[in-house]
Amino acid sequence: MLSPAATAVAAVRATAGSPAAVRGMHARILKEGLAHHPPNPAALVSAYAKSRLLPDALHLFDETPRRDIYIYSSLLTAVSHSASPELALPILRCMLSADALHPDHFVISSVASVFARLRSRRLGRQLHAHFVASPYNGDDVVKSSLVDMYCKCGSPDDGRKVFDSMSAKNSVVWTALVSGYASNGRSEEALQLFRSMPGRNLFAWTALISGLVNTGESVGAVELFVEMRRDGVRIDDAFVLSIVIGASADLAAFVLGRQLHGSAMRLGFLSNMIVGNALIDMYSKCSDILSAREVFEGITFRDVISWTTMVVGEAQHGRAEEALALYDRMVLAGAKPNEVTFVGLIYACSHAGLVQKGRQLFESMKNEYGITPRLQHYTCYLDLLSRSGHLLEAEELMTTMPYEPDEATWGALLSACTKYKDAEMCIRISDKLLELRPKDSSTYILLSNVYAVNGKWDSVAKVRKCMIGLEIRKEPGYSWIEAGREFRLFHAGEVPLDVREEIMVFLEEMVLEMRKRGYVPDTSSVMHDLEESEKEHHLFLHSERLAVAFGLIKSPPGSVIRVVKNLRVCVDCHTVMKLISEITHRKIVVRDSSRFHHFEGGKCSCSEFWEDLSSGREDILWVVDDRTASNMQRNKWTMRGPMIREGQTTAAHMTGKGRTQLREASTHWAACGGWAVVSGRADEICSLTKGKR
DNA sequence: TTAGGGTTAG
Repeated sequence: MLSPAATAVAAVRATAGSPAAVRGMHARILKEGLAHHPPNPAALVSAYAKSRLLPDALHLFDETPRRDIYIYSSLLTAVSHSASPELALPILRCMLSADALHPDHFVISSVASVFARLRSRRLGRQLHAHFVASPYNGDDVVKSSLVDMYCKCGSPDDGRKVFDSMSAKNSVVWTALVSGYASNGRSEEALQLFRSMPGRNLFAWTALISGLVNTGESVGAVELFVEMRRDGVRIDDAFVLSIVIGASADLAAFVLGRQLHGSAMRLGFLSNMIVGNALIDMYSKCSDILSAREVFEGITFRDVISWTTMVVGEAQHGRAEEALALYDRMVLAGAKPNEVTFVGLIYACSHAGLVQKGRQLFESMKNEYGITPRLQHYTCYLDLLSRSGHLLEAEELMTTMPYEPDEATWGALLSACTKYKDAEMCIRISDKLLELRPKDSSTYILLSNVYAVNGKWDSVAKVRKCMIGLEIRKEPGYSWIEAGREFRLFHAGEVPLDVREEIMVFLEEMVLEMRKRGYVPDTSSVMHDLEESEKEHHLFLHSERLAVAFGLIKSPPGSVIRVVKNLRVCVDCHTVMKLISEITHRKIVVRDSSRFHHFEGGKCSCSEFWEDLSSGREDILWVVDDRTASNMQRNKWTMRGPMIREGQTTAAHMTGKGRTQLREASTHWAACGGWAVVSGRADEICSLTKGKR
């Protein structure tokens, strides 16, 4: 026979997860006079927390006169899972001083998860020291929470030491360490550990795949997912699906994304809200905004992320009216917008020139919703003002806002000065920015571009010199396209040998046809002091053109061409895409580093509200072979232009003799599937290595 | 009577 208190605890436990049931049970226990009778307070705190009623749990804790280790343990666990893990610190202080209780193994493991959430290695180490000196120092559950804590704080090696000290290791601690290596970018070790793990379950697969996606190894993550399916691992929950759908969004892998949509349907997870949200984002990032919308409309329960994902998607696709109409629906539906929603909304206004609406939203975010604007909001708003020609107002906002402007903020203002041909303001801001000696490499690219547009080649040289001195490198431009089951990656200036003939013939035909329609190359985005014909050649081989040409040659007639590019599209490519869509009667969608461009019948969805100098434009990558490199040294050719990531590829155009040979050699070498690295300063070539792509 | 691992938006 159970005691009345134990009966009450069992009843309380049974209510967990249902707010009404917990409250009812609390009332009943109060009536029976058992409210302060241990272990009821601890059980109620747990039940409240499991019903997502942390304030009620905290209130109950405050009301409880005699607090034992159980109620502390329950509350600390609740807080460690909540949105505010930092609340654990005062509770812990109270436990140690006011109630003079010693933390037991339950408390230590909960506190370890709090420090993991807070990413505080310093506090975590203190806790670890305390644990070692405590009577519980052999407890494996505490050890597994310490492994996780070290991994989340960026020290998987420390986690490994604790892991190795364990006598018996269960799947929880294996998973924690696999996840730790993977999410700290140590994929080799993660895989090795995973392969040696006994009894790999869905949790471990999910942890590994998630870690890889979070460190940018989406391709590897997808491969593992395929292996997992082949191994026949049962998918009992939606975690892994939403992660892999997210990976296909990152990769803009449309075919894969659609297959995953099918898998989600077959496995019965289509009604899962998180899977639905991931699908909306995937379709949007794969350039198919209409399918994104279809998934959105089919979702039964929508949270703020569902609404925001859709708003942001519409905004990035240049569909400002749809984004704003969604916002109205969202408010009517009673969903509360957050700071991300407003980023999307102001962005939408900015790219449609809706100054009044944007101003109103910026104010309502602060006044109606009490959201303090972040730098990102100021940048979006400033972008809106400056794009629409309110340059002085934008400059004033920049000086009065409570943040230091970053590269994106300067970029927004400088692009607008360029657009409105306010050279004086442009140079004034640039000179000021150069004086500040920015740390971010992209700021130097921005400055260089601005000076180049204004023909100030001496300042361009000065910026380039700064960059070389600081070993700042520019990211190389590339584009990719999905062709059947494979991806095809194109670098600027490099035409793969197997399709070279077809692509070159196609592009030359296009140029002839475009010229008939009045096309004149706009070389303003080639940021080097080159001859005009040389600049045109740079443009001709920009990576998105190669990718689009490849797509048009290889895809079935009438299908949509979807290309992804890592940098921004340049002015001339933008014009060319419009013309190609008109000439070939095909839809072309280009996702660049900031937004989507839908080209159809000679027009683009962005309505020309897109220009931005900040991300840097594409440059031709010069890759050279051994013979050319020694020629370069012998003839003392000098290199100019931006340099690419250290130790990988040095891109530049050449001056002096032999440019043509160099171009031939580089194209040849690239076509063989290799890459070459030239390392050295701008004025001297030091060494060369080469490798396979 | 209280503890440890994996999801979606900028």
